[in-house]
Amino acid sequence: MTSKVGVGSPSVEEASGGGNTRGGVPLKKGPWTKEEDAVLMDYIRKHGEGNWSAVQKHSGLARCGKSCRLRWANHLRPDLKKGALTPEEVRRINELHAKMGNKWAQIAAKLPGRTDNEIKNYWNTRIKKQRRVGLQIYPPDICFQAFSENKQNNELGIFSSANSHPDFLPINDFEIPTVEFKKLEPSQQLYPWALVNIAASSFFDIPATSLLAQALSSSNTCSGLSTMHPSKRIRGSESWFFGMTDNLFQACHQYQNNGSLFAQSLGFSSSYTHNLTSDNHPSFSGEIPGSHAPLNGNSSSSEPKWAKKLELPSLQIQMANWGSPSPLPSLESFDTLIQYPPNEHADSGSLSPRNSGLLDAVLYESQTSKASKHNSHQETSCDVVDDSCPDLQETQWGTYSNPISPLGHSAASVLSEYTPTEVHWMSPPVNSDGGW
DNA sequence: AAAAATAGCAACCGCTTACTA
DNA sequence: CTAGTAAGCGGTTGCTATTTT
Repeated sequence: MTSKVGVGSPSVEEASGGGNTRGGVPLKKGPWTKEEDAVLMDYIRKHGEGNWSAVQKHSGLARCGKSCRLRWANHLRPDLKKGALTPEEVRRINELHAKMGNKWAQIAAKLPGRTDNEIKNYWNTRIKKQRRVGLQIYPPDICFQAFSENKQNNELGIFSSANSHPDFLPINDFEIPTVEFKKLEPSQQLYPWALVNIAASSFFDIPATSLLAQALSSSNTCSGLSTMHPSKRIRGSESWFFGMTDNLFQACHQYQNNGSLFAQSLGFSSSYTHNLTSDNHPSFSGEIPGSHAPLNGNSSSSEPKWAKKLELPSLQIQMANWGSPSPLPSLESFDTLIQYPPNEHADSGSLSPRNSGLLDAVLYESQTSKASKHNSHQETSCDVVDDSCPDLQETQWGTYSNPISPLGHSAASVLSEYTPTEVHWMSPPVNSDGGW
């Protein structure tokens, strides 16, 4: 960064952009100069950290306390580790992010010498990069580890955001899938979650598989979401989507009592979904997904369960708003959005699992497995997937069909229901046990 | 070589939470 | 209990450097 101005230079006023002042002297904004750094360091050496408003008042800096704190925390602290992140740190970030989501401060606390801002910047940059090339964000081992831990936590009534985090699963540059439900009879209704998955993927560049995983990993997701506390605001253009999904949400209720079959309809194996739906949430009375507040037998069903702050990854927060009422377009409006790709897109030559998410992955797997059954799967293990081995990452898509992978069954199973020109969604299950 | 695109980073903004009077 | 204030946090923006066209 260039040092354009010194402390109290005329440019201070220029940089301030007006507004905030300190005793009539406009507070400076923009890059810090070496002089300012020196003043701040000197002040902190003498008076110690903290009391940032006092720093602003007494240090002579034309900077707000907030800015001083940030500068100190991110650049001047003596214990800061400079330089690029080490592979071990990257691995740790992967792991922690899989577990915590965007809790940058918490992640940074576990990485000595690194700041939340640094990690956040690294992650956002990386996400962007990974998305662009259509790679999964987390290495598969971390995916599965986090997923497994979350599953265990669910069983123990502990919430973890990992399996439902938007970055948890493969990332794709998600083109809006065009699915035309030519043969969708009135009785062959689409499962609302499928619509939600597809829609959300399309509109927010969120991988459908993430939403799918969320729906499936918390088998009572529908109901839980409907009672989510609207403590997090909806910002900007997202709000219309949540409104729109509200109708979907209501429609979802008709299926919420049998997540297992619903999951099967989306291609998850019965054994896996059994674990999710029966083992994890046998009585639908564990807890609201995403909430730290248990909904155990001691709790009254009518009592609000929001004693504790929800700490959800952004997507969960977003989805948590689905329950709030708002005007929205009807379900039918999705028909125009969700159209099956034209034949040229279904062409095996152009299909790649990297390009458009689960459905394409499904098609891709179908076609490749049919076309080249003799080809044995190359499964390469690569503990930390980084940019240096994009081909390996692409190859690893194949590992998602591994039976032990939480998503492994999805592709293969969906295939059996899926043909390139038609979408055959299973009819809504006859609800018998109300266990979802 | 110049222009455009992209990456990386620093800092700001607005919100929430904790604390205090 | 309430209002005001400070601090912390996460998302976003804007700038510079680098790479690509």
